[in-house]
Amino acid sequence: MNDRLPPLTALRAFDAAARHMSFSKAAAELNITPAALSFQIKSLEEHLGQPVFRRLNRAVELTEAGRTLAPGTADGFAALTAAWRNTRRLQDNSTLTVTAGPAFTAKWLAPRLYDFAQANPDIELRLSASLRIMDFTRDEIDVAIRFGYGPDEGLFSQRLADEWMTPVMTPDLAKRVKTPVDLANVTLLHDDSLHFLKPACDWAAWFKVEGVDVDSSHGPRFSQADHAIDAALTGTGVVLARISLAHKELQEGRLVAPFETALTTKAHFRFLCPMRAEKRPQIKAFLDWIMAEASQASSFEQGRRFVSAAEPAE
Amino acid sequence: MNDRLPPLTALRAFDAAARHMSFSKAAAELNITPAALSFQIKSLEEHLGQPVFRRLNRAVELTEAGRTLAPGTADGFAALTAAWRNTRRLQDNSTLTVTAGPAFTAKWLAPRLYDFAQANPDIELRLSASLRIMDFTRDEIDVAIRFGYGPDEGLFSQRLADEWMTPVMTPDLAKRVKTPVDLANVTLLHDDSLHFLKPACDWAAWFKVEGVDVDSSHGPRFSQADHAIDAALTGTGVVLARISLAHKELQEGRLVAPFETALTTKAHFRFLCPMRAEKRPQIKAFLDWIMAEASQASSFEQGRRFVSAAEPAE
DNA sequence: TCCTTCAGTTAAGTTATACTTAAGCGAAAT
DNA sequence: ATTTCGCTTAAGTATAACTTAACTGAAGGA
Repeated sequence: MNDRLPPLTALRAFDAAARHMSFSKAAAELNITPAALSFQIKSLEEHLGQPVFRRLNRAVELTEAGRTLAPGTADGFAALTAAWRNTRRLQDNSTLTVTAGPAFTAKWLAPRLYDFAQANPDIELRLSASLRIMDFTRDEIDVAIRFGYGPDEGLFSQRLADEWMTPVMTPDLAKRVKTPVDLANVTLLHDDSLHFLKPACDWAAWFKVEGVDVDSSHGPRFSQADHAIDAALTGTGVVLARISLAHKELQEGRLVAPFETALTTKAHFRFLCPMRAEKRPQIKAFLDWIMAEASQASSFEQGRRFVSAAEPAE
Repeated sequence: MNDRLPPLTALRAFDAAARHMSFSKAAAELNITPAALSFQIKSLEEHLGQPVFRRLNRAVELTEAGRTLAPGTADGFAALTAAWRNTRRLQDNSTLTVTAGPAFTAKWLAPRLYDFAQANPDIELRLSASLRIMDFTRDEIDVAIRFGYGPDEGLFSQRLADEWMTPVMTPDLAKRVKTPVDLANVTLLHDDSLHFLKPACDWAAWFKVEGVDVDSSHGPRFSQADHAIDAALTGTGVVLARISLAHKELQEGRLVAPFETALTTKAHFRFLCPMRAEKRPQIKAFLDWIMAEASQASSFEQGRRFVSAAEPAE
């Protein structure tokens, strides 16, 4: 049996027709006339030896053969299109698409974006806030910032910053909170976005390393870290905040971190991009910039007592 | 940016050239002259705006853009080719490719194949013995016989037979084995291929439901069920055999199953094929035949005492 | 009922793509 | 020094892809 592919244009015509379930719409998509498309389908059916569409009065429907073929052509052309777009994007040195988690985007990237735009006026930065793991070969993403453990196989990976956590609140609220025990009398805000960390880095862990016995089970819970910090900004309560996300607010005095004790995490932020892409000019510029910003952000480490959360007893 | 695909023939030429890393070999594969292929690559590079190959003295190597594009085109054309072959195979009513586990192939299918060939002389049956889960959309498989639990989503699934197990041995050996306790004095053959079953259906489970205390830890272990039965056929020892696999040997008297107690399993054999494919003539013929064979195979159920293995204590 | 519209087909003719042949080129192999 | 190898280029050809225009058969509306 001759298993070589039929004319590719015929396959593409079939793919479009199967997606639209309409010859004329498919023809419009491909910028050809319905007549041409009709010929392509006919040619495909001759190569196959049987029809792929059943022609009805005012519509078409797939035959068994068509139903078998359609998912494969859809996959195939999707892969080709994705690869082509990604390759074309290589030479586009004017835009840079970065994906990061929603919290990091809101509390770290967004406040610093103006600086980057000033320093690189020729690069148009696009942010894609999502926790979804991106596939550089399929999605139109140049750079990903991810928080967690790694390793990142097959990717260029650069560690940006370790993360640590400490109680954070408005200066007003801080007047009433001088010792860890005082936290029992204020609202505790819970950031649930780090539940995947081991050991757990939550209020219970912090109180434990402080050696005080405070019930930490009450208070509102936030699935996104930035929302917890936003709540703290209103003076609602105290949040055990990730330093990277609270950094700007601390620097500008809207929040304070009065306690010496900080909980270290084993996770860290990493800069990820496809292998060798780190040399592309706009990616290099972004990496250099973000590394510089990240190293500056260590100013609040002074005077802290860093403790790692205890491993949970088995 | 114009993200529409370049001429597909150019993409295909690139794909072949990237796979072979040679223009002339790629041209040979596509049955065109090297000159034509050279033009296709050139055309692709014009559409892309940059070269995909770096021309060296007597060789070519991929540029960064080429390295980005190549995996995608390989995937894409592989998907198209697989879909096309599978669709072509639909109209081939002369062959039928069946995959089943090695044991079922050897001890169930193979001994019955002659019957099927007699009844369906126009169908050429191909067997592919493998435990790998087959993907009907990628592999050239029409029908799969699988042992386990299901469910089988998105597939046509027909339950063929429940499986049960009982001690099986040569008639000679059976003279020395009259009661379960006698099994302590013969070699126990262990079939490890069912370790995924819950509850476990091994010698320990069988002795437990028999209420006797025999050490079942000794004796040779086999990773494939048919090898354990082959060992029993030589008179080496006694195997706790799956009835479907031992059926032919029991029927023809080469093995006997003297004990009343049989261990039921919750798993069963299923016939699997793509949705709607069960109506294709040769698949229908095979399904009808195998269903008839499977229902005949219940002859050894008479006089058995069926017990399910106890759930393990938590 | 008749006319219109809609979706796809068919025929004839045109354009543009894909391909071949033949000659050329530079570097490596002999 | 000469040949060989792998790719390129130029010129010309075949054919695949496409368009325009006329056609079909059924559904929908007045």
